[in-house]
Amino acid sequence: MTEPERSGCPINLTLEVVGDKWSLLVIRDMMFGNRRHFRELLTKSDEGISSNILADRLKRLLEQGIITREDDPSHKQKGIYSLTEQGIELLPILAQMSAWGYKYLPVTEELGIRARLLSEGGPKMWAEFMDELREAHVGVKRRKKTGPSVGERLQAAYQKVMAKKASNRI
Amino acid sequence: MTEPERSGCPINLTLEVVGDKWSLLVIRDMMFGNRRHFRELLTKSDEGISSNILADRLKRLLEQGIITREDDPSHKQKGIYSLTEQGIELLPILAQMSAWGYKYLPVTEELGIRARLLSEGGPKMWAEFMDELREAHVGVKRRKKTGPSVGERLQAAYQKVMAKKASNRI
DNA sequence: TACAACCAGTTGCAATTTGCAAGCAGTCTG
DNA sequence: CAGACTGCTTGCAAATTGCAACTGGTTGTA
Repeated sequence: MTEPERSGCPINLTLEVVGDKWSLLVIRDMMFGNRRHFRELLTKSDEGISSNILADRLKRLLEQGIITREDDPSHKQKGIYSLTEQGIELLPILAQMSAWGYKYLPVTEELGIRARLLSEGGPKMWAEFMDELREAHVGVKRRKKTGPSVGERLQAAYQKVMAKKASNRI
Repeated sequence: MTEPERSGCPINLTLEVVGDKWSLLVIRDMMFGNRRHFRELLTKSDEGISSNILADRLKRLLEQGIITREDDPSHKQKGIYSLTEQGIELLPILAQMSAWGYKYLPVTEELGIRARLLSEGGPKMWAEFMDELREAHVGVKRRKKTGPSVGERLQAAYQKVMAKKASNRI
């Protein structure tokens, strides 16, 4: 069950936990896409993860303490997945990956806009977003709430680009 | 040759380039361990990469423009691998992974010390280290050189912990 | 109360990727 | 000229991935 670690290097250990092609995408969707149910993660992902892989990754992330699962009171079969503090703190890794990909890889416009805002916002914006995630996932109330949240701002920017694209296509 | 991308999301694209269990470890060894030759990367890595995997990863990193390869003038068969600017800018991702692993995973003392220093040093220290890497890999001279370099400081801290461990074992 | 749609997964199987060990041709060293 | 060293390559078994179909249950609707 517990496979032996290759080394005690922090980078290696992190890679052993989230160093595959899907785990961080699942976490990304939970963070930026508000996906909390199995079906949402399965069908609303841009990359099209298959159900067995998703089930396996969720199980591993659960075992690692990166997410939790609880029953949805509104539906007996639904489970709600939440990020733990440990999971929320993966955000800086995702933010850095996002910035690097935005700079060097062929990112589409609509998916790049979030990367740009997040990069321009810097660690301060990340911290604010992590506070919002703590509120949504761990139930920790945050203090100051002035203006739209980071999540809302990212979403609004994405919608705006999508709307522009749609109008161009007509 | 060019496999189709799953999506134009920057995080996904980054994961398609370095989102496997070995690529970032190779880059880590080039950055923090001064490994520049095939054999060095093969034998001096804590995790024990096998030669076919290493050859494949180096090839892919070359194709992606993250590293370059040139002949070693001192030995006709030796190649020297260098990080490109694009490769050097992976450092913040490694630094964040290092910090996360240090915080949440069972990191050994001697391998954790670098993580701690790098985390405490923050983005400013990362930028300084990246400048040192630019000098060593891309040949860009850096300006101010006051005191020991970040690379030297990390190495010295590591040696110190190792020395302590050795003396304890006697 | 029947029925379709939806829920979280599981199962079977083929294709790909990984990991180990051995091997290889050329190069340098004593 | 022998032996060690160079950057890889090859063969093969084991593990992982990905697709598609399927399961057993729940929920909303007529």
